[in-house]
Amino acid sequence: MKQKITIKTIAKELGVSTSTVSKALKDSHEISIETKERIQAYAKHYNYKPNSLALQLRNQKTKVIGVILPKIVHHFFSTVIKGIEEGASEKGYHIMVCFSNESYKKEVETLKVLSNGSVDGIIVSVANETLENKDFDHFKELVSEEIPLVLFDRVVDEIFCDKVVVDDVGAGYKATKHLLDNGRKKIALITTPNHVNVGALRRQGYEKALIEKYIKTDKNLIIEIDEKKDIIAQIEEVFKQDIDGVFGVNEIYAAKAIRVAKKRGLKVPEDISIIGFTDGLISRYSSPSITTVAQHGFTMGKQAVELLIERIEKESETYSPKKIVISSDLKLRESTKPSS
Amino acid sequence: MKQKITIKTIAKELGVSTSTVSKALKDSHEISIETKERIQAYAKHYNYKPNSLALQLRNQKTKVIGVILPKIVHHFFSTVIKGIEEGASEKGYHIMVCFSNESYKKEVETLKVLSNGSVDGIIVSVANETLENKDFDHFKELVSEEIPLVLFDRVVDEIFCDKVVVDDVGAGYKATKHLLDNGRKKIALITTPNHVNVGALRRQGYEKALIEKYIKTDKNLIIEIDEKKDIIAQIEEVFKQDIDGVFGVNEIYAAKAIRVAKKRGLKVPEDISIIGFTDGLISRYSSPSITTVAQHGFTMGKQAVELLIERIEKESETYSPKKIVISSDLKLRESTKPSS
DNA sequence: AAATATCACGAAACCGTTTTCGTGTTAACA
DNA sequence: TGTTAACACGAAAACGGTTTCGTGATATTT
Repeated sequence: MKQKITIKTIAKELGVSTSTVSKALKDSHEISIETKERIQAYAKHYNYKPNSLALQLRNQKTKVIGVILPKIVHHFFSTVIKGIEEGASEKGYHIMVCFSNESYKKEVETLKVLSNGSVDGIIVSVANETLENKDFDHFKELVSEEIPLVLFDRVVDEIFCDKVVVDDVGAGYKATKHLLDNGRKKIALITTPNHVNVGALRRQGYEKALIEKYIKTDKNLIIEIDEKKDIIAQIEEVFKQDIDGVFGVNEIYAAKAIRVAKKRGLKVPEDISIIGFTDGLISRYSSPSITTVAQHGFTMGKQAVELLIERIEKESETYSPKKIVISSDLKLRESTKPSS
Repeated sequence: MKQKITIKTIAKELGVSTSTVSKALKDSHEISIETKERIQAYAKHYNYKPNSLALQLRNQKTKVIGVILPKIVHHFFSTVIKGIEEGASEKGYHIMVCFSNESYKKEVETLKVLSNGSVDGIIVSVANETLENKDFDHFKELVSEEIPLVLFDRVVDEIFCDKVVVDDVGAGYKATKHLLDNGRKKIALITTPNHVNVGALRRQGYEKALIEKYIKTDKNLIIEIDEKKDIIAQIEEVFKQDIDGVFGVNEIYAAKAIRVAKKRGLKVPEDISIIGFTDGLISRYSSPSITTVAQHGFTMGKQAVELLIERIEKESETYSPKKIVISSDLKLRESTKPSS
């Protein structure tokens, strides 16, 4: 790379000191107008840009926010990123995006790298593997170093930091209640293994809605998908029973359920109502389009980053972590309707 | 933030100089074993991490790559990011992701910020507005500063830098030819306005395939979607003609075309074959699933970052830019089949 | 004429690290 | 005993800025 023009270069060329140059570029009153003009003209002509590393080092802040996501090729997370970026951008921050790929090890490493001074704060959605392990020491260390941290979506209660979550119980409840209100009785739940928090919470909502209607939850109607095996095959299993409603805890499960239903000659939504989670493109473009619980990823991202920046910039007196709960809405589409 | 432990702190506490600490932590032979052990133990105990800003300033390199994308909530671009991140990660780099939101102004600003020393190189996919304006001075300035730059997907020939592109003409050709091979005769093209490079190129491929079969291109079969208006309505227009094939230059257009076809009582793929572009989730999960041209975003991202890092690390002798063309494949699904 | 204020600028410290080049001490050698 | 080598460490410069605190030269006030 061509060597950059620095304040030193300018000082030398113009026969003044670096302090003078620095002040002149900031239009300080300490410097005479003529000198300022000379220096500013020179700087402009050679397209001088202050080296941001030097500034960051001196100011002890980088105006960069680290973000660690479990994955990126995913509608919800990319929406969150957009929210984070927009919120950051508005406050003059930039974001450094990293991925854990759902791996505990990579999460630990990335956290270590980001906590060495290159960012002012960190936003994380915890990797599945970490949630399984229940090993959160890397986060606790971060907290003890007092590096501002915000967890979102996949959060861990025992970590002392700000959090942004969706009301997963409420959302699961809403989804299930919608099916019940449709007059559906035998509602299957296609969910994740229980260690995935959000899956467990949505399931609670499902059960809550059923209990309200005095329906006993039937274990045979609940399947925990093992993503390592064939998903369709697992879904087919539950369809062997005489179900009239399906609640999939993400849009992929819902979309696959529609496939299975069709294959078995069931009409969606006439014979069976199917509802998903995560209002992404799949839900919008599959046919029938899928009624879902919209997760408001954008809002979550934005809230998370605002929380973080507040924490970064408020030379905090005593600080007590906040938890923001984003409520989710039902997005009605074609895959659900009252049973006839 | 709690103030961090630095080499200075250690030096003071242990009554040695900073140079000694630095060397001890690097296990230098210049330092006696006892001293090294004392220092290392202390550092470990207090969880010392070298400040990366200081390192970056000293080494004049950041090991960070800037990435500017037009948008993120988009399967193709998120796939590219994944490729970039993976490639970067393998070589010990991190990525700083920014978005232009298709805006010329934001692209210029972001480029300025990234070129102030905070990244070692930059990867960009040019914003649509910039392509319309045809104003590329900001890139040229970057090139003249000799900051390593790689353009991908939406590239501009006149900028002297490495590039990674898909073979859009070839891809358009393949898609159209597939429809022709299906026995389709009246093939509509749903595309973008011509200033969007990729749209124009795919259209060339479309025309090329037709010409080969001695079919005259019919302007009435080609619609340039104005995204500001109702897309469905525009697509319906072309369906008023008696078409039996549709080539949509992205998966959304293809998915919407399927909707329109169904609404008009056409069966897909029996009555009409529909093919899309960008092999995303929509194509996979819509029903019928959509035959598409797979764009290999992951590969593009990875190639782009590898090119960039090569350029960054090779203290370049004379450098001549490379252009990598990624060929795309057809992904056959349900939305196309030979006409009966 | 002496005291003081203003102006315009420079020296030096600082942010956290690395690295070159001493330098004082001890041990080995002639 | 004097010379040299090895050892263990420190001083200082460098990366590129900002900022505090002088300071010498005028200009103004008493």
